Formats: sequence, C-alpha cells, structure tokens
Amino acid sequence: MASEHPPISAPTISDVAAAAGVGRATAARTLGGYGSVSAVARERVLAAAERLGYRSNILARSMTTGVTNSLGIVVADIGNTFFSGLIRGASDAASARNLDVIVISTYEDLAAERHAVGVLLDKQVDGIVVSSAAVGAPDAEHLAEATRRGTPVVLIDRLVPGLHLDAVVVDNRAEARRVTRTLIEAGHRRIGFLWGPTTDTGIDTLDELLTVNTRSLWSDAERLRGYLDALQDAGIPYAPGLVTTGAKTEESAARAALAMLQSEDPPTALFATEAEALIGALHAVQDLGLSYPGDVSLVGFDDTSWATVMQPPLTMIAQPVDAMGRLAVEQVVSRIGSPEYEPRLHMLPAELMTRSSIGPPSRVPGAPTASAGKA
Amino acid sequence: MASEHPPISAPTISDVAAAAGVGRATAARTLGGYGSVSAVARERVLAAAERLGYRSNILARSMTTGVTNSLGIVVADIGNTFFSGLIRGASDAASARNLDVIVISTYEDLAAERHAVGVLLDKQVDGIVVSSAAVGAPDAEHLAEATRRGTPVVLIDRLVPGLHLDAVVVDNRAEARRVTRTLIEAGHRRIGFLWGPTTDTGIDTLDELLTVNTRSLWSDAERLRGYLDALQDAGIPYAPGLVTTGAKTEESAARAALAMLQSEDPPTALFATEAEALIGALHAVQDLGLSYPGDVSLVGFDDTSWATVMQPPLTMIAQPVDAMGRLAVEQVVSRIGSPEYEPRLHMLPAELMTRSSIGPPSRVPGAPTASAGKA
DNA sequence: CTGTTAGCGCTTTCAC
DNA sequence: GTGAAAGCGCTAACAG
Repeated sequence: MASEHPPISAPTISDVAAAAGVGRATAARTLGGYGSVSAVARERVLAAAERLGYRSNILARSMTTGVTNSLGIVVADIGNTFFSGLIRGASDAASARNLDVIVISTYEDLAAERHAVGVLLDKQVDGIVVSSAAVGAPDAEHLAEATRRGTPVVLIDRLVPGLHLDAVVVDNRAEARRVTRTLIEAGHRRIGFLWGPTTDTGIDTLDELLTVNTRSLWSDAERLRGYLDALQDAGIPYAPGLVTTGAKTEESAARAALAMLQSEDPPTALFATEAEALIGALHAVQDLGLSYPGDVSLVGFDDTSWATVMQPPLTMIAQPVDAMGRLAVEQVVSRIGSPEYEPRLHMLPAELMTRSSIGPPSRVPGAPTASAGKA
Repeated sequence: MASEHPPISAPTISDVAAAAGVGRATAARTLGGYGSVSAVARERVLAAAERLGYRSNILARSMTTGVTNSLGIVVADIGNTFFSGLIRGASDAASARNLDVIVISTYEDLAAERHAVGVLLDKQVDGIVVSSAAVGAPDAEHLAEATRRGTPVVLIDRLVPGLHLDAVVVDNRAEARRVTRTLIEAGHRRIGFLWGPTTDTGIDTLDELLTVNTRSLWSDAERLRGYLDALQDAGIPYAPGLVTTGAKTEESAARAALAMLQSEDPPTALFATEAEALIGALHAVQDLGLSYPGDVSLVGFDDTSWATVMQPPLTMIAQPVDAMGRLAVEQVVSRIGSPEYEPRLHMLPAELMTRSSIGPPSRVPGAPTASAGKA
C-alpha cells in the first residue's frame, strides 16, 4: 500500500539508492557485492531493492566490466549424441559456476565455425570451447586470434596440429590401436576400417593413405593411425580395400561395408569409427544375412545405451563425454583467471565396453599363421 | 604504413567518425544501418571502418536498444536425443535469422527451470522456447510473468494446462491412441504401458489412475489417455497391473516390464512411451529369453536410427523434432514483432514408422473374443 | 565507509 | 543530410 510512484520501467540502482536514502555508489556497492558498506546502509539498500523488485541490468554491467559470465561452445552437430553429451557435461559445469552457455553447431564447416567464433567474440563471451573442423594451424587462425585478443579457447575432442591451446581429448590413436589389437588377438587379420579419409582419388599404397590422412580431422586421423599401428605391431600388411574412402554418412558406410563383405577376400571383422558408421555396418551385415560375431566381428567408437540391447550386445569404446565437457569448461574458466601459463593438454582415457560382438574369425584367409592365435 | 595512432583498445564509432572526418552520428547511422546518409559520407565511413577493423560493440547496442538478438531455450535434458533434436532444429532456424541460442537444461526440475528463465530474462533474450516441467498454470507463473513483462515464450513438446501461450507440440493423445489401436487390431488385449504416472501409492481403479495422471507432465498424461482411449474404444477394461507407476528411468522400466512379463497373465504387447523406457523393456524381454514380436509385440515413442538395425527392426512413433524446433523459433520470432494476437497452438503430426516389432499375440488370454481379430 | 563525478559505446532526439 | 548533446544502467576512480 505504498505511495512512491512505481517507475514505469524496471528500477535501476539510482531508484534503489533514492528509496534507501543513500548515494548511488553505496547502493551499487552492496548490490554489486564489491567494496565495503556499513551494515546499516547495506540493510536499507537490500530492503529497498527487495521492495522495488530490483534486478540488476547485467548488460550494463557487462558493458562496463567486460565480463559477460557466458561461455561459447561450438560443436559439429548438436544432434549427434557424442556432442550433445559433451554439451551436457559442459553446461552442467557451467551452471554450477553461474555461467551460461551459448551453443552453436557448425556441421563441420570451417566457414560456419569462423562465423560462430566471430559471433561469440562479438557477444564478448568469457571463453570458448570448440571442437574444431580445422585440420591444421593455418585453418585455425580464428582460434589463435581469439586467444591472442584475450578470449581463451579450449579445444575439445580434437586437437589442431600446430595450434598450441588448452585441449581436452581422448587418446584416439591409442584407443584405436587397442581395439584393433583386441581384434587381432581374437584371430582376425582382415579388419575393415569404416570411415577412413574421404577422397575421390583411389588409395593404393600405405604412403598415399598416410598422406591423405593428414588432411583428416585429428580424431579421425588418429583412429586410422592407431588401426595401422596395431596392424604393424602384428606384422599384418595394409590392405587397401579394407579402409573406406567414402563420405562420412551412414549410407556411405553401409555401401562400403557391403562392398568389403562381398569382395573375394572379405574382412572377418569391422571397426567402425563412429556410431553412424556402425549403424551402416550393421545394415550391411544384415542385408547380407550375416550374423555377428559369427560371420563378422564388430566394434565401434562411442558407446550408447542401445548397444546393450542389440542381440548380441555390441562391444564399444566409451568416451567419457560428460567428463570431457566438464573439464573443458573448468579449463577455460581457470584460463580466464590466469592467462599466462603453458597450454594444458588433457588426455582422458576411454573405456572398452566388452560385450559380445567380437569373436574368432569365421574363416582363415590366405595366410597360414592365422588359426594359431588362440585355440 | 600508417600514421594514425592505433587505438590500444578496439575502435569505436567515434574513432571511425574521426577517421572518416564525419560526426559520430553519421558514422553510427551508416554502421547501424538506420536513418539516412549521403552516398559520399557512407563511403568514407565504410572505408574508415574497414581500415580500422571496426566491429560494433553489440553489448552497448543491446543496452540502448533492448534487443540482444538471442533466444533462450530451456529443455529437460540436452543429453536426450529428443531434446537435442529439438535444439538442433531450433538453433538452425535461429542462426538462419542471425539469432543465437542460449541453451539450459533443467532435468525436469521446476526450480531449475524458474532459475533458468530468470537468467534468460536477466540476459534480456528476445524470446524463450521452453519445454516446461510445469504440470499446471500455478507452476508456471514464471512463464506467464515473462510474457507479461514483454519477453515472448513459446512452449515446445508440452502444453501447460491453463496457460495460454504459443505452443508447438505433437498430439500425443491421438498418437498414443493410434498405436494402441494398431496393437489391438493385431489382436492384443493385454497391452503393457511403460511410463505411466510415478506414484508410490498403489493404483487400483481407473479413476485413481486418471486422478494421478493429472499430476503428470502434459505429454506423459496425454499418452496415457490415448492408450486408455483406445482400450475403451475396443471395450477392453483397464487392467491395473499393466500400467507402470515407477520412476522414469531405464532400470525402473526394465523392472516393471519384467514384473509384468512374469505375472500370471502377462501382456502380449508393450507400449513404451520413451526411448529409455523401450530400452528397459527390451532388457526385460531379453532377460526372460523372450523374443519379439513372437512372444511380445513392442512399440515405442521417439524413433531413432538404431531402431532400424535391431533384429527385428522396431516399429516406432517418430516425432518431427527438427520441424518442432524450427517452428518454435519461428513462432517466437513472429511474436516478437507483434505481441498482441491470440496464442497459437501448433499441433504437428507424428509418423508411425511401421517395421517389424508388432505381431499377433502369442497366446489367447481369458476372453473368448481374442483370436477373432485378424485370421 | 560514502557520495560525487566520469565514463563504457551506442542510439537517438533535436536543432542546424 | 548532418552534427552536437543527452542519455541507457552500471562500475570505478576520487575525494572527503
């Protein structure tokens, strides 16, 4: 039942100060939580603020302080569960710190990524987490530039060779090597690799493959190298037809798997580098009336809940998406505090979820050494 | 090779104006794209801006104009593919309009949702898209309030009874009724419903169920009603044991399905209201060594790519997530333009992806009418 | 501890 | 058309 004319627009600090009978600065200090104010003054200000329903205008605050309490996160595809898992971890960590998150999807397009970073910089976010489409430092000038200008950026999921920034990734090469070895130990020698580098020129030699691989995303390139490492460890020669070179789509993976499986000397195991690729592989296997692990063994990156419900359940590599997201924002936050230390590389372990899609090879290929392994 | 001392901090409109030899206002006009400027002046300003590398400070702009070119979207769980699909559609539509999106996850917690909306309002987003955890208007004061204060909000996926706002949803009741009828037409009379209302008090009568259902999220409540509608249409009495009352988790769904399937008069079909529930159901089926659709038929909401690769492939209801997301931002945008028209309700159709998880019932329950249906 | 006084960079009257 | 000048709401530097 008051008398003071309620301001038509939202109350400002001046309104509160006036209502409390103190100067603007005092009101600002108590409301902004800085400087020091006497207990009495604080009480009166708080009461007045409460009464007026005061909410600070954070745009104005951000303009003068330069901090927006928001983080940008740019990923390839929000709709992909790997990335949405990352985002989930990141945004949980962010809200725990009272930061909010602006999400942008680039669909692996570098131009879109540059634009996204520009938007974020314009918005004056306090930091950026990005899973970049850049395959090398020259592509990533926008990231280097942002850092230089004072907005910390941390890479997530993918490193960019030549770019020294904080990063949170999984050791893709080691993980790929490990599963491939698992396959080899089960007796496999012909292992199909789904989602090798995309290229239209045929790849015949290992050298060519390695060269082309250089132009792939770090994570993809690393997985291929890990696969190749394991092959080499076991003295198995590289077989051109077993590494895919098509587009990275489910359909393309299905076609490639189909072709491999129908070839004269088909693979006895398939390693899929991504959930989508695995689904493609499964389609191929099913279309051919094959079963796993009887006819072909199967493994894939990026574990999901449906893997447990497949018959038989799928053995998968589980990346710690939630932890990666959290760690990335923690890293970016600590970088905001103290910008000048060496970039930190966080390599998190992945976990091989052993289930039942790996078995012994269905047949013994040319080489005589084959069936020696286990039995 | 210049001479003008490069400003230590980013160039402002004043810098550009000075460099161009015009007044601030003229520079502001051409750079801000409002008012009118002579061709010559515009050229000089543009050139100067280019030369200085001017980027407008959108925080300052937002502060004076009140528009931030950003939208808030609050969902229950970013990690859930249904919501990440929504977000994907929404953020695509947003970037097409040069808006960016701030995403917040609430995990179905109303307090978190209120907080999220508060944050968004503080950020002065131009509009909010929310899939609310409110089950009735009293819970949704924060949404009504936001609208009243001039920030349009559009509901997505879920209506809030009693709250008249723009909304984009699927007719959950009709869709649930439709699949249930499909099941009935296949001969089923005992159909388990996974993810009925969560409650610890037992539910014995239909009335009790209906009452409790009132306290569920709109979408969940509607799906149950649709199920009940179809039962009633077919003259099948409500069977208490066939509607779940546990928590909404995969494990709980699995337990409930297990219990149903092991009961004396088990269901011959299971209708799962969510992907997680379906996975739970599949676990139960498999643990019991049952197969589908031979022993039990299965259907679920929220189609995904892995449904096609299950053996047999799963029949699912596909919600148009992408379109829902897009439409929601379109709606919120048009509401920003002209705030005063009747709230619009967009009910999008879902699609039943018929595959192979529905078959005839495995056995004939008590009633004599059963096997009459098809054969 | 507190009030006064300047800005932050932009938009927006308002005269010229 | 164009420039000068007045804010937007806040923080910050400076006296007292």
